Amino acid sequence: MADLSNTAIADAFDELADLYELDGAVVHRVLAYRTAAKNVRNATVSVAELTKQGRVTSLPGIGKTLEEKIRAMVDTGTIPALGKLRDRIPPGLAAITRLPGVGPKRVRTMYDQLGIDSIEALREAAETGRLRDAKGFGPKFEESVLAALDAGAADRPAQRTVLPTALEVGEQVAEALRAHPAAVHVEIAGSARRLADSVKDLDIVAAATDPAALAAALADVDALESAGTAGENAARGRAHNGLGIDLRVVEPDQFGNLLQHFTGSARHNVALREAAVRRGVHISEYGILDDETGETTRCATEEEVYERLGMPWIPPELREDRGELAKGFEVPRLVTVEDLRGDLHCHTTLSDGRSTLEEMARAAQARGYEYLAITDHSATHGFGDHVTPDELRRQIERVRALDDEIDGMHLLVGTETNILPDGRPDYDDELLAELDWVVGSVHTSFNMTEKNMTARMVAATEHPWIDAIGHPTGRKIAKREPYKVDIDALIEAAARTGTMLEINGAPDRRDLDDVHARAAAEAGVNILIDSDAHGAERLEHVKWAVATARRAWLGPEQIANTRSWKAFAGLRKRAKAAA
DNA sequence: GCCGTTTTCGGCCCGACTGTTTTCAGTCG
Repeated sequence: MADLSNTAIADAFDELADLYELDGAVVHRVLAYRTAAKNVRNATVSVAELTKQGRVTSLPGIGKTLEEKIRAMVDTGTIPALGKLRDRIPPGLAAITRLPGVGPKRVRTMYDQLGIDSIEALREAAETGRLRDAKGFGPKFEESVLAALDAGAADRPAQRTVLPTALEVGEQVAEALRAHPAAVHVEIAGSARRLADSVKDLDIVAAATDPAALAAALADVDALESAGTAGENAARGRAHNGLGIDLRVVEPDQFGNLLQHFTGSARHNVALREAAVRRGVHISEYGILDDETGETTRCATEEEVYERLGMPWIPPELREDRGELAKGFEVPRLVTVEDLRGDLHCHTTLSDGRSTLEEMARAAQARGYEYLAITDHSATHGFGDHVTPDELRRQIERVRALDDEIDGMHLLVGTETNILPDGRPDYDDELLAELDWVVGSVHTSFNMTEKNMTARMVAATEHPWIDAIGHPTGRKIAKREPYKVDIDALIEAAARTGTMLEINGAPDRRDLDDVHARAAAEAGVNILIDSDAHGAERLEHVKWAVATARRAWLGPEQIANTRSWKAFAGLRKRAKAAA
């Protein structure tokens, strides 16, 4: 089993990149560390294990030097160069680079010439007018630093907006712009189009017969708190919830270039442009420049952009430079909402849901599902939403009775049992055995050590009646970090015990995330896509889990609940035990 | 620091904006 996580190695490389950058290393060396960190973080196998086997240089971006550094981490737990750099670079410098308009070069200059080594020292220097004494710095820079500090840019990380909120705002804006007479195409781009977990701001791109007129029209969109033009064919606005919006408009014959460019990701675009250079062309948001002829080709569609490079059109969800630009890449068949034949995690008014058992069942039937598992919270849940063993026994009767009434759909009686700190579920095995389906989730004692949390969750996978682990890392997007658990060990245990791992569709969970879901599926774990609906109308939240699954490159065959009821039923531990 | 349908050495993505420059470096997306 892996004793050193990919995350730990990636974190070390990212820190090395930051420190080398502040140390004035050539940018490409810094970039090499950042690339390596990303590739390690996204690797679907244990990088420590690869290193022990002497195969780690097969990972892109890992050469001899980085292999040595990983080996040092595996053997001694630390990298010597990291210690030396930490001694030489004051810890406060990295924080200063997070101010807008202040990067590593300027931080280095301020440190060397003025001895500024912290946010506090920077404020003092700016307020006393000393900052402009450094070479290449003037009063404007001093002003912008003070403005950034006063705006609190140093205190809080940039606010992120969860995907559904961003898309809702984006659709309103796009709809309004589409109604403009000059509009030809209006599309949401950026991380929202890639269906990422959250977005920093919203990119909208458009094609128009009169680009300047459409850009100016952003100011008239009701859904916005404020907006104004930003350059000739661009505009910038802010939604009422604070979400920033950038609009770019071009002529229709360049729309493909613009959409491709602003869909990103940044890493995908970098890799794409590198691949383009190898083919003798240069890509930008304006077109494709051919070295030979010196001519620029404009593309009206994204398909043309990729085709010009000899590549298939790549679904936006895959544009993260995780292998989609590799030679011989073929677009995988990605799972869709329509592939799902059942939902295995939802709540009713028995615990904290807002819809009744019958309402949930009818809504699932209306979605065309073959099966629905009712999984209310369990005996120790708290908030007055717990379900005692006796209540669960009565629920078994109610669900069975309703199942008899409903045609064409299997209604399963289940539970979302709390995984107690020692790894046991909070109902007796005897009662769990009477159910059709059991999800085990962690809802308490988040602050355990990684060792204990991992032992807790591995024990849950080993339980004979726990069929699946719900929201396996406990993260809340933009709100709460995942609890500390060795995800590789959990995946290994799930694969070994035949326990399914869930991609939870609650918009602020999407847990497992894309990287872990891909790793789990590649390890042979059956992945579940669930809504965790707390109301009938929220069964549609599976779409957010589907988005994550697609970002994980998953096809229908890797998702357990795309199977017919008969095939799915046989994947449950209780079916295997009975066989 | 990595890497090879230009290369084992010399490259390594593109363009806009800003402020400080008088030709460009740094930052950002």
